[in-house]
Amino acid sequence: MGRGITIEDVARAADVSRQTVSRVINHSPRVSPSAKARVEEAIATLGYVPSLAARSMGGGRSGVLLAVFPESQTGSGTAQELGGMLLAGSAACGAQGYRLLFEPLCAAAGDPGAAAKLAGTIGALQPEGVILLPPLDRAPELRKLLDSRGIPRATLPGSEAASGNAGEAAARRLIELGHRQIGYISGPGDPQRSERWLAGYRRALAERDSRAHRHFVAEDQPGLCTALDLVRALLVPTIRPTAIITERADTALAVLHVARSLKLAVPRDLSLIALAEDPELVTCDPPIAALHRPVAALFAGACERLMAARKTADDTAVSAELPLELTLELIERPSIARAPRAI
Amino acid sequence: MGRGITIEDVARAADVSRQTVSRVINHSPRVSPSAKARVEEAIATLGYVPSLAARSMGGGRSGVLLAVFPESQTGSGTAQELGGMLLAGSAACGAQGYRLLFEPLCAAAGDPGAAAKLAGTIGALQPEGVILLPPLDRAPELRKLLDSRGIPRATLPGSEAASGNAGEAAARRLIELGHRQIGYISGPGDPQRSERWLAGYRRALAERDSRAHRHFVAEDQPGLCTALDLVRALLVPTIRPTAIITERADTALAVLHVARSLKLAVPRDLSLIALAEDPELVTCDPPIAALHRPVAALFAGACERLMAARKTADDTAVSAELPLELTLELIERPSIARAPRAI
DNA sequence: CTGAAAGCGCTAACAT
DNA sequence: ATGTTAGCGCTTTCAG
Repeated sequence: MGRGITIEDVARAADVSRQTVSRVINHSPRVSPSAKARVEEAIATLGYVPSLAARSMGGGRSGVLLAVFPESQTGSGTAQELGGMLLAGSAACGAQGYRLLFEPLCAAAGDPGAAAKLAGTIGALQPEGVILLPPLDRAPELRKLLDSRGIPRATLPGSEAASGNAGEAAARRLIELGHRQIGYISGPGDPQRSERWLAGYRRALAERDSRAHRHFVAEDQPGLCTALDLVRALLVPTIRPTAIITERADTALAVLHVARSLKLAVPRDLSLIALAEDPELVTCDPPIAALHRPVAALFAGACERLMAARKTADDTAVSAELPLELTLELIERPSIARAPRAI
Repeated sequence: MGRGITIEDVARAADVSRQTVSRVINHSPRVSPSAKARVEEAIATLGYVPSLAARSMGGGRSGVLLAVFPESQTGSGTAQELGGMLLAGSAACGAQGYRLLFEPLCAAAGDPGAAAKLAGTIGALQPEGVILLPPLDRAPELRKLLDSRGIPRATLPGSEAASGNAGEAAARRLIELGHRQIGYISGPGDPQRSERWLAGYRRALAERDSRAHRHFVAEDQPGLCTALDLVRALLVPTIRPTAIITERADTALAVLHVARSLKLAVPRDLSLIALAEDPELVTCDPPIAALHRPVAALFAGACERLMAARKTADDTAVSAELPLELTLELIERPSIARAPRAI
């Protein structure tokens, strides 16, 4: 295997010209069935794979999607989300013969050289589409740059809108079930997001009951261990919350354990809902409800929209805001129930 | 900005030939200082970035590193590790002007078309180096393929050797501190790795005390909640472990809480060590010791070795097995201490 | 429906 | 130390 096999080899094997081969691999309709069949067989037997470099140089499509993410974000939750997107996105792209490349971009709020760096990257890569991961999707400079270059761009649906406020959604649901004393336990992770969700929770509560439940709220993102102490302190007194919202799945799991050790039955005495989904939430007893933002799936969806955009006309603006249900799903499980009549 | 600016533009602006520009951007020593300066300025003002496609087609280096990972691996821990590697690897590569691309490969033990698919990918991408992520590093076919193509490859140090057995290392350390009753709580995640670590723990114990502590071991990867019930059952009886190893960081955190609620002081009455590192382990009280395999850092290191390999001679075999201390580090923290004299 | 020609941006190999 | 020549593998013209 000297230097990889080229379109020329395939052409020779199928006894056609390079163009015909090119047409076949690009699914052009103007190819005779017989020629097409011969070419496809030659491709299969030779194990031919078109060179991305040559393809993108010839002016054709590069077959590459670019996802840019803020580089500074070293939060522990971030790595997991990134990994999830990588997994889901690669699968989606691979299915259509595309490649997905993740590139960090300086996260600074303003954009000193961020736009310039992006320009360099797209110059070097010629991606067919770019996904701006939050909070990069809020940078107008980057969006403008992409638009001016005619490169389709996408963002995670609902990332800007308040629609993505899990704290608010969870609180609303619990209020709907008659709960008035609702605890909220944040967790270490993205502080900004935590802040937004907490604000959403407060908003939902304020609509029904002006009294802020400040004693039921963990303000400063406690660690798991601290959070548990806090929950214990919350649950022991006679006046205690009838429901608890936790940002992290593991916190919810641990709260369940604490409740059990205090002889509080879930959901009879205490409803529990997590703001992140996790397989473990299903296997515990009782399974815990979760409010899930399926980032990975949304990301894969963004990839698919981008790939589709190329096939259709050159719509450089791919945004398609999805409805709330799709971008934030409430997974009902036995851990939540109507509030008890009296405490 | 019509079609991106090319080497030609730079050459014209600097009043030299394309070749000279090429030499400058490739750090060839045979360029006069004055020409070099002019070219560099032109590059800066024009914002020129060489096209990867053209570069890799011209026969030069593609500036791309490829990391292949098993696609099926949907474990929750995996996404986090992948994300960490992506973060660390991208940073390392970006610093040297390289790009890093992650590609999934069918994970099946044998390799039906895996090798073929890899061949296709390297044909399309012409990567300058490939990193085989476990368990792909064990596939001889893939290694052979890369070697025959003369593409430098790397794997995560210590992934094959027993050196990476965190369970064994933790157990040894605790035994060294005089502990004989040691509990082990596995957690959901990679079942194979869990199995290996558990075996290592048993091995270490067997060397000192033939009695298998089967009652102190969680065999079947319990969820966090189940694990806590188990720990409680473990710690209440008079005959109880004086030390506990947990695979996951959050489990350790929760165990700490359980111990506290049982009035057991850590580390006086119970030593605690986690087999995964996490920022929270530092902030809790007392901080919990951890046995950490710095995958992300190791991955970044692999990237760097690959990039260096190109600069040096064409050593296609980049393996450099690192010493144990580097690939598996014991982070001592107050949660472990000598075993109490008598229970 | 198919083929021939030209060129994408860059780098090796020779020249000079 | 620098310029010139010839492709790399593919796709887009434009002719048959």
